[in-house]
Parts: sequence; C-alpha cells; structure tokens
Amino acid sequence: MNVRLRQDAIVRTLRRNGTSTINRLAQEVGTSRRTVLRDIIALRDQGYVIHSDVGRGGGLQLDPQSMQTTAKLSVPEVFALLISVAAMRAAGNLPFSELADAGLAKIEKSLPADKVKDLRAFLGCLHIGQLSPSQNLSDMGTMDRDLLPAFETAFLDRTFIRFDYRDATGKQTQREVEPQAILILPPLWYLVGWDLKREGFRHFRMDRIGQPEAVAGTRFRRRHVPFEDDVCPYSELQKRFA
Amino acid sequence: MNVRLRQDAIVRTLRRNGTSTINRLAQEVGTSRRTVLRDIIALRDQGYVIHSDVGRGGGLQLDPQSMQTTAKLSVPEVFALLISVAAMRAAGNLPFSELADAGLAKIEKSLPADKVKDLRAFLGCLHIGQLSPSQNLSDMGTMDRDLLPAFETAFLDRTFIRFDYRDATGKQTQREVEPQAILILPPLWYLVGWDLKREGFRHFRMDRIGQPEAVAGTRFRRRHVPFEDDVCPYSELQKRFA
DNA sequence: TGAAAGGTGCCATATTTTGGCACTTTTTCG
DNA sequence: CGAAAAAGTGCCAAAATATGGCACCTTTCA
Repeated sequence: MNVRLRQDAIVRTLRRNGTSTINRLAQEVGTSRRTVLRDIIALRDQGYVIHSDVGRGGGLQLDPQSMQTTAKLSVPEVFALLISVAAMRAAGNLPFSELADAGLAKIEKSLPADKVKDLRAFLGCLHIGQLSPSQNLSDMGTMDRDLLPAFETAFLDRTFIRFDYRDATGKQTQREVEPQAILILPPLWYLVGWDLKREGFRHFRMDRIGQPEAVAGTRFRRRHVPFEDDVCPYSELQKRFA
Repeated sequence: MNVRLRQDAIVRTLRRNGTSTINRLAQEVGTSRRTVLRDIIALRDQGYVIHSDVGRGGGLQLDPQSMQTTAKLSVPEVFALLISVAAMRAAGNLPFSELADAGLAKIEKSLPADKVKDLRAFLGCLHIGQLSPSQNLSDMGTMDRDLLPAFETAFLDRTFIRFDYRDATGKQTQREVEPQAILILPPLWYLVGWDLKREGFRHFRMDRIGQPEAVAGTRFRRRHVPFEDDVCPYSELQKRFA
C-alpha cells in the first residue's frame, strides 16, 4: 500500500476509535508495528498532534483540532479567498478572523514569492466603496459574468485589456487599457485604467463594457500609478475619479 | 534529492524561464532527462497545465494560471475561512466570489465528511446582524480576544462552556452553558445557549462574560434547538431573543 | 514483579525510484 | 529531401528508500 494512503488510514482509524494502541493500528491498517510508529512520527512532523500515554492502559490519541486538509488551490482561487477575507476585515471585526488570517498566511507561504507580491498588489487594486445609508446590502451591485474571464486574466497576468465601450452619449469605441483597479461605488462598478490610445487615466462603467479580451503576451508595470508598492490607494482614485 | 523538492524545482525553473526543453531542465535541476519526463507527467497529474511543443524549436511551457498551492490548513482555519466567505457573500456580490466558493468547495472536499457537516452546522450558528443606517462599518463591534480560545474549542468540539457572568444588575454568577449560536447585533455580541443549571435558553452579552472555559470531554447535540440540520436560524433567534 | 504500553536502533530484505538506452513521432531548418 | 532537435515510451539494471523483524529501553498499572 501507498505510504500516503496508509497514513491517511491511520488518521481515519485514530479519529474513529478516539484512542488506539500501536499494535491495534498495525493490525487494522495491515502493516507492522514498526511502520506504524514511523508513520506516527511522520504524521507528527506533518503537524498532526498525537498524544501518547505510555504504560499499561495507554495508547495514542489524535487531537481533532489538529486535523489538516491539504486542498490544492489554483492561484486565482487563492486570490478570490484573499479578497473575501480582506473584504470581511474591512467590514469590521468578526469572530475567528485571526484564524482566517492565519489560514491565508499559510496559503500565501505556499505560493512562490513573486505571486505573493502580485497578490498584494492586486488586492490593493480592488476598492470597495461603502453603501449609502438608504441602500440595502443587496444593492452592492455586481459584474456581468461574461466579463470575468478577461478581467481575471488581465489583472492576474497584468496584460492590457481590449473592449468595446459605449460612452454616456451612446457612442461606441474600442479601447485598449492597462487595468489599474476595480472600483465599486454601489451599485455601479468601474474599471479604472490607463487608456493607451488616449494616453490618459480613464474610468469605464462595467455595464458599458462589451467583448473584453485580455491581450495575450503584453505586460506592463503599474507605472502610471506612482504609489508605493505599485498599488493605487482608494483615496487617490476617488480624487482622480471626481 | 527528494522527489517533492525536485518537482518544485522544475516548476520554479519553468516559471522563471517561461519555456524550456527537457534536457535543459534536467541539467538545471541536476537529474536525468528520463526523470524530468516522469516528473512532468507527475506534475500534470497534480493539475499543472504544461504545454509541450514537439519538434525542433519546441519545448515545455507552464500555464501560470495552473499554479497550485497545497497549503495545509487546520480545521479551525477552514472554519474561519468559510465564515469569511459566507459573511462576504451575505454582504452582496463581489468580484471573484464564485472562485472563492470554488476554492472553499475544494477545501471542503478534502475534509472528512463528518467535519463538513460540523462546518455547515457551525456556520449556521453564526448570525451577523446588519448595521443600522446611522452606524459605520467599524461599529460592528468585536469580541474580547481573551474569550476566543474557549469559544473556539466549545463551538468546534461542542463542549459545554463555563464562565463568570455579570448580569444587568451587576450580580456575579457562574454559568454552564451549551453554546448554540453567536449573535451579532452591532455593536453588541451575544452568546446564545442552553443554561444547564437554569434549564432554559439564555443569552449572554459577550462583554459581561469572564473567565470562559470549555469543559473538556463533554459533548452534546444541539437538541434544544429543534431546527432542521441542527441549525438555529437567525429569525428564530431574534424571536426568542426579543 | 510482570504485563502492556510507547519508543529507539539496527539490519537484512522488499519495494520504489532513477538513469541509461534504444526507439518512435513530430517539427523545423538548411 | 534529410538531418537535427524536440517530446514521448518501454525496458532493465542499479541505486535509493521503505519495510518488517528483532532486541532492548522506559513508563505505568494491577
């Protein structure tokens, strides 16, 4: 049997039985006492907390709090989780938020360093405005689902984005933009970016954007937003935006 | 060199070089061409998307979007993340929330089935009230950090919780409670639970609770809250609470 | 005191991983 | 076209690693 499977089986057995001896585990899992002992050491190295009582009547006991999950997440999923937690933290203190941070910190640590930097920069690009008193929480507004793939690619890979835009007068133009931030002023959502053709900072209402397409291969620094850490703060956006 | 480390090195090299041939990878990582090929297969099995161009001038290319992280999270951390995302979803549509859900679904899938049920039940026990129009988001209130450990244990393990309580008249009593829910009516936080001594459903203001302690070894079903899925809905809590 | 429990060190054996080789297919370049 | 360079496959012996057995230690409890 596979090492991994066997160790999983040991964890399951410990969970089920509550407490168990090495000999019993060896029998149930179908391996030798010596191997179970080695597996226990390996599991402890992996972070499982396994108490052991020496002596007659003793045994092993798995601390249920130490159960671990090793879900594999793609980078976009990690981004999404980070945004959730950041948004929640912005909304105020909730219980367990420190734990959530700890979890995210672990996830971050497992990402390559450059991705972490991207992550933080991206997070700084998402600006969520507060709802006005008369608005309900469901008035937060949303983003057309069809726009998402292109936007995700553009933001995560820092590519230009090309789209059709219908301005306030109804005139159709095609734009090519370095996306700098997503600005949510409920219920309206905006893309804030540097318009390559017009050589200027522009904002675009999401609901007027059509056929967005990330321009593959292009990459840019956020050089038009000369803020520290490559991130454009909300206050400055509002200023430019006004 | 360790298999895992070598495969990580291959991923790093692919990321750094953008595109690379097997021979070059083998040289850089310090192993044989054959082994690199086997590792590429393993990495693909693990979910990495590695494009390959056959023929002169070809090579391997790692799809950066397919990068995965395999952070190990403890159960409490997963709980915390879930709460964050659930709270965010309650607040309205945010970008990438589907991705966050997908990420959490993956995490959930990697947990043992009974833990998932606990998770959902627990999530149903957290009731976050909406802020009134005149309140700022920072008025959400919070929970004394010292209370957290005992509460986490109690909720996650479903143990009783014992604490000193100072009621509205200032009288000190010691309580023993089966914790049923955390109710947040900004800026006040409440513990809602079944008081064992008084044999009744009671609510306790968090800021009047002192010296909480999870009573190890005890376990109870949420039998006093006869709602489906062992979960006490917000509306019902408000009713009982009023 | 003896039995039952966890834990360690050692070593021969079993299993898995690795590297080398010969080979195939595909593509590009001269 | 033909040679070169690339991915990919199958096979096998050698190297590395994991396993199981054994002897032995300490602790605990009846």
